[in-house]
Amino acid sequence: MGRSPCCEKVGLKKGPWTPEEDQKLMDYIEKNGCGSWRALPTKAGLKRCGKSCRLRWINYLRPDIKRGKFSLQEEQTIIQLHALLGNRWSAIATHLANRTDNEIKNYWNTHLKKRLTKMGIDPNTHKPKSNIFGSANLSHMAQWEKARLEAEARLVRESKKQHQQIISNNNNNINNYNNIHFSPNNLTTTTTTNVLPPLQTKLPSPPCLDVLKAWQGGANWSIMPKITKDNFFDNPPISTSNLSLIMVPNNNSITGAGLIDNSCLIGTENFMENNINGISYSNYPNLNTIQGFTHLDHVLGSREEEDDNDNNDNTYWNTILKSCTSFVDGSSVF
DNA sequence: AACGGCCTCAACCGCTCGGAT
DNA sequence: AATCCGAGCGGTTGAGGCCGT
Repeated sequence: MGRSPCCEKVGLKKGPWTPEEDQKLMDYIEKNGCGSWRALPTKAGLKRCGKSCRLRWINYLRPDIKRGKFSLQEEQTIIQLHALLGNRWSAIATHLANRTDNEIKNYWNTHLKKRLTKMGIDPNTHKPKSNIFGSANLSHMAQWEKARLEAEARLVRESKKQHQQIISNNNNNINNYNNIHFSPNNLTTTTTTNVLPPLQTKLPSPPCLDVLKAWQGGANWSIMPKITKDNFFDNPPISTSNLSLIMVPNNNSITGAGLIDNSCLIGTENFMENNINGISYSNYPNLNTIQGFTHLDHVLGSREEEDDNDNNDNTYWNTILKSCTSFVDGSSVF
């Protein structure tokens, strides 16, 4: 059982890379592309393990890497994202163009962490050391972002499967390509199968579920007054971004929450149940439904237990929405 | 100039995850 | 189901540079 370390072989070099090694690696990737890192060193004539080659390429040699000083905007983005995501450097790096996770991690540890500490802000919690106000704000946003990341990961996996299926079914699917409908206007139509585009055609991108963009772009935060089978999918909330947040009252309390964009719905477990207010999701085969907000479920659950006052429910959610808005307008961190 | 402590960041290590067999 | 393997992630290390004395 277990696996041997990739650098166990005697004779493999470790430590700093020489310019000659860099050139060999770049030449090889330029000709053959990256991938199959384990086999790459032998083919490229390098006495390095594949892992070392991969890191060298990703963190240093890749041509699209942005190097040099971090801008103020980048610093602010890192701090805000760290407040949301914690030490998830790769997730943070996806929001900073051409910066590597390693670079961001190093910059956080050597600069930003210290700066926040000097400012009297706990770099782990992002709260002022003597003031806990605002913790709910970040906590809730972190839940949304966590759900988004979980959902995106699922969508990427689905997308990969789709691509593989596309390749294998390419010839059979050409005639069906135009039957794909991802528009919310088509949510009520029925399509018999998941129809896939031909290989030569531009593939559909996974739906964008970027909560951060939604906040920064001014998402439409909606509380559905009364959800019925007739009014929900036929009149989905309109948003300036691709994303809308939906709160679902049921029997005088909020029993679910969800995010919806053009083609995808993420919701709490009880939001996703087939029988809320009589909605049957099986009637909407083109809608990707994802259970994402498992953590928010706990929040909703605890609310119902400790408070059965309708007005307080509204106040509670209004507070959350205001917190999100104030975060967009001006972060409490700065 | 020499020394020692501190800082930076490229690179490594250990681990997890997902796909293939 | 068990195992192997490639890839990726986050934490840590240590060589080299910087700076104060």
